Amino acid sequence: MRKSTRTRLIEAALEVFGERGYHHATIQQIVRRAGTNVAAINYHFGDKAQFYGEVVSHALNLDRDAEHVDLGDEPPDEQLRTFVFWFLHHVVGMHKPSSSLEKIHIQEMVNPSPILDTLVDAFIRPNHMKLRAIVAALLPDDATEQDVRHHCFSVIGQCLHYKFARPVMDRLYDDIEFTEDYVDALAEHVTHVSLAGMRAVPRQQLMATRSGRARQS
Amino acid sequence: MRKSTRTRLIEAALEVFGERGYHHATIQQIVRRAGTNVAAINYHFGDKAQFYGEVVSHALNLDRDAEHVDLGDEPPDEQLRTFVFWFLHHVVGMHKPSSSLEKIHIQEMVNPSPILDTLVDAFIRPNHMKLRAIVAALLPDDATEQDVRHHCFSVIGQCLHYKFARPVMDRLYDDIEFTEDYVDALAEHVTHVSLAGMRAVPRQQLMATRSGRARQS
DNA sequence: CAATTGGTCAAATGGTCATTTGAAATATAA
DNA sequence: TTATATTTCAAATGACCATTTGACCAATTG
Repeated sequence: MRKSTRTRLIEAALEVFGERGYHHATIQQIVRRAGTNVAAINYHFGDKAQFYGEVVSHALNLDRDAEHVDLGDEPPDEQLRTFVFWFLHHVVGMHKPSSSLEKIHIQEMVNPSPILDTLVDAFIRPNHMKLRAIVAALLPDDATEQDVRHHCFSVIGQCLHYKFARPVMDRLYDDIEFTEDYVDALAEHVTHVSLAGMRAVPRQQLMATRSGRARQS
Repeated sequence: MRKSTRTRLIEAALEVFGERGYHHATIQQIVRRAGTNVAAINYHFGDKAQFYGEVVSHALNLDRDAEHVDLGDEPPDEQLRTFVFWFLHHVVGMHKPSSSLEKIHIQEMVNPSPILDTLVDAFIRPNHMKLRAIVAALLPDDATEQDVRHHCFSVIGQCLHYKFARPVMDRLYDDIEFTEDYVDALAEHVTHVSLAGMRAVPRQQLMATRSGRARQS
C-alpha cells in the first residue's frame, strides 16, 4: 500500500522547509510534492506552524536514530580534526547532501522561528557540548569560561562561513568548487588555524591597551 | 523647506531595508516612516525592486564619502588587529549602530537579491582586498592562493559568526552581553587566533592521509 | 444493508502585500 | 492670471498565501 498522506506530507515538507525555510516555503509547494491538496494540512496538523513543529520533531527523531560523529578515544587534537571534518561535510557540504535536519538548522539560524528553541536543545547544544569538551581539553587548565566559548565559536564560525557566505565567495572568486576533496582541504585548514589559536600563549596582557582602538572612525 | 519626499523615502527605506531586509520590508512601513503614502514609490522609483536599487546606490555614495578604516603603516599584525576591531565594531557591533550599508550587507548575505552583485563590487570586494593584503604580508612567501583566501575567510567567518549565530548563542548561554568592551575582547580573540593560524607552520604533509576521513558516517 | 467514521477534494474566504488609477493639490511657466 | 506640468493622495486592483468550508469517497461497523 501507498504511504499515508500524513507521512508523504511530512517527508515532502522536510525537503521543502529545508530548501526554502519556514517563511518562504508555501503550503502549495509541499502538498504538490506530496501529491495531495492544501486541506490535508489543516486536517492532519491544524495549521502551518503546528505542521512545521511536527516536521521538525520527525527530523529530530530521524537524527536520533542516525549514527553520530564518533570521536573515538584519540588525543584531543585528532578529535577536533574529526569534529571539523564531520561538521563541514554534513552541515556545510554540498556534494554529500546534508540531511534535512541540518538544512533546517541552517535555515533557522538565518530566519529563526519559535522552533529554534527546540532545535537548540535537541540538536545544536549536544553538538556544541561535544566541541566544548574537545576545546577545554586543548586549552591550558587556567583558561576561562570565555576562552572556551570563544574558541568554540571560532571553530564553528569558520565552518559556517562557507555556508553563509557562499553567494559572496562565488562573486569574489569564480573558481571555487566545493568538491569533496576541497571540503577536506577546508576542514584541514580550519583545524590547523583553530589548533594554532588554542596552543598559542594567551594574550591577556594586551587587553588593557587595546580597548579604545577602533573607536577612531 | 522640508526635505523632498524622494529624499525622505530613501532615508526611511535605508533604515527599514537595513532592519528587515528587502523581502521582509514592506512598502507600507517605509512610506509610513517617511510620512507619505504608497503611490509615491511608484511615482518616484517605479517599483520596489528599482527603489531598492536606488536606496543601495545612495548608501554606497554615503559610504564613499565616509571615512574608512585607517590601517596606517603599522606592521601587518597590527594592521590585522585594526581591521578586525573595525570589522567587528562596525559590521557586527550592536551598541555603536552599524551604518545602514553594513546592515544591508548582512541582510544580502542572508537573503541575496540581485543587488548583491553591486554590493560585492562596491563594498565587499574592496574590504576583502584590504584584508587580503594584510594576510598575504603575514603568510610565508610560498603561501598559495588558496592559503591566502582561506585565512581571509577564517578571519571574516569568525567575526560574522557573532552576527549570524546570535540567536543560537543567546540560547546556549544566557549571560552574553555585547557591550563595547566585550566586542573589544572578541576582536582581540579573533586577532589572536588568526595570527596564530598564519604564523604556525603549514601542514601540507598531512593532507594526503586526511582525505577519506569523515566519510565514515 | 444502512449508518458512521476517517480521509480527501475543489472551491471559497479573508488577509497581506505590491502596484495602479484617477482625482486633487501644488508648483512652474506663459 | 491662466495654463501646464509635477507631485501627492485615498482608494481600487490583483496577486499570492494560509486557512476554512462543505461536498464527496471509501472503508468500517452494527
